[in-house]
Amino acid sequence: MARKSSAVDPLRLDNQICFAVYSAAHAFNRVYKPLLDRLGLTYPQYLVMLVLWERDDVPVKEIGEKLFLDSGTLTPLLKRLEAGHLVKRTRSSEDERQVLIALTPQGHALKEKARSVPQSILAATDCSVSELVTMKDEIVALRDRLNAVIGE
Amino acid sequence: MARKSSAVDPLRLDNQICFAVYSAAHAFNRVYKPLLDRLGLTYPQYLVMLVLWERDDVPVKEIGEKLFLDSGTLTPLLKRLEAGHLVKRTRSSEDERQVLIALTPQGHALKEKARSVPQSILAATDCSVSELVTMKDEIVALRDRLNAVIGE
DNA sequence: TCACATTTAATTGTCCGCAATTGAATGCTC
DNA sequence: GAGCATTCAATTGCGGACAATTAAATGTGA
Repeated sequence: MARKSSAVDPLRLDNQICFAVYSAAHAFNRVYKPLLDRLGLTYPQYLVMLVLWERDDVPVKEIGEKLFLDSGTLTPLLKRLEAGHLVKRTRSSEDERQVLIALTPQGHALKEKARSVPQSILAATDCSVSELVTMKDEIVALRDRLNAVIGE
Repeated sequence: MARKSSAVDPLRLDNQICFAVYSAAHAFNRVYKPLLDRLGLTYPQYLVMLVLWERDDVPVKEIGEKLFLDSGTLTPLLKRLEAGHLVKRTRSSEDERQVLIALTPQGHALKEKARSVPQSILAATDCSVSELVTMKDEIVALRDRLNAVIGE
């Protein structure tokens, strides 16, 4: 009788898509790090800046929804961005519960320095753009199914 | 003249595979959390246990290589597992620089309680096994290319 | 209008993740 | 075998991530 093949053992590390995703996220982080160091940003801070470069003057809540992060993560992160003079935090006058995040001139200007980042990342992946777009779409679909399960 | 299409703007959040991976990793974490709470483990702790269930009595270094984590992460994590009586940490007698991690009987026993986890995760992904295997292999290949760039 | 629920950020505490440093053990070279 | 580099784990410090709680502002219904 053959022992159970390791190729289908569901408890094996190598067989777990979650570990693949988890370790790929860390690998990306390590590739981004030297590029983002030049901008004075961490990766999560870079994500917040991407949101703001698309649309300025947004409440914390909206940033959280786009990045799937809560105020426990965002509040201190935004305070660090404010300390670095990249954003300004002001309470909304219409709804005093909200804090609106706006780019400073330096925050806006940083976008130009960031333009070369995606290109460098693309090179590091050693993939074609179309391959990456396909993978990205699959991963996003998977993520959305997982998030749907959580919400239920 | 049409303005630049957002579908190809490389600084758009939606177009970045890294954000897809990053947010998928968090989504996985949130799905795992209630399952792992029943085992008294966090996700990184669960990964360490997966390594040990495959092979016991391993040096910290080897765990780190398999999980792409360093001692700054593993040392405190392993101390918490030891405090939970799941592993024992002992300095190797052959090479006193190494700390060997061995499962306790409780650590071994926990494997049985963990067997149902991959099944639950599979259900949450709402994917076929073959789809997941394909995606996993693609993501691992991407991760390995990224790690190769870092090492260079 | 007054109680009550809801929304929103902020706070606190715990656990990762990693860079940088330290210190002990080992290996290597002359 | 003495000096020197390397290896390995531990430590420190900083920045996420998130659960749980708090507190203020807003909305709602009797």
